[in-house]
Amino acid sequence: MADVFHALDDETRRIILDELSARDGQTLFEICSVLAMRHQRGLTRQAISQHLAVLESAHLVVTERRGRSKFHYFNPGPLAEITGRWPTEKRTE
Amino acid sequence: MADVFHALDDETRRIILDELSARDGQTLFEICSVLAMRHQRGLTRQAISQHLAVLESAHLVVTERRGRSKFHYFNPGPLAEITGRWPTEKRTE
DNA sequence: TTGATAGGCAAGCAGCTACTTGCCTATACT
DNA sequence: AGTATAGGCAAGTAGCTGCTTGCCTATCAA
Repeated sequence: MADVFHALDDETRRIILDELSARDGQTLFEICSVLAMRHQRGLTRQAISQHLAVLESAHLVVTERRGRSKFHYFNPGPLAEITGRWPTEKRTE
Repeated sequence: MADVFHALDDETRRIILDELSARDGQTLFEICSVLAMRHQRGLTRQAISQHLAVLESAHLVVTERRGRSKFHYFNPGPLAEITGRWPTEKRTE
């Protein structure tokens, strides 16, 4: 649960989730180019790989390996845990 | 928006939100004792004050000053922004 | 088999963060 | 006035984080 909050505390990782939820199954190099082209985030491939590892260990991203490629999928499951922790409406006292 | 995610990326701050959402209007010293007694978190008053400042700048906590006391209230508003950013259900492709 | 492509591992570094310690201000009580 | 209470400000420190650089492995195509 702490992993989920930590994974979300980074704008690059949030953008990655945006892009994956818009188009699932992207590969590392695709994500690199999308971040560079569409979001002016010229990061190293390793940097983005580490971000993906953080997202994956938080189970916000699930991967599937085929050949030499690794496809990344957005997994909204863990988001449910964090949205249910606090009331979203003002409590009636 | 980034402030909200950052504020939530700390277990002590999450516990403070838990306690405020359970009982609104607590003062700094009350929060200190609750954290120490109920959560075995023996932090300094200043440490907790800094946590409250982070929560307040993220607008997750709203304060009201009366005399020499400062009362803290849980404000669920910003949580709505973050829950709406990504789909909570698996996309139908 | 050779070379190009997709990705992984690990060390190093700068900047940030949580926490502490020490001192200061303001309100309330006697 | 004097004292206790509730809180604020600021500097210092240890540990973590994001990013880079350099090198290595595995798959595919010629």
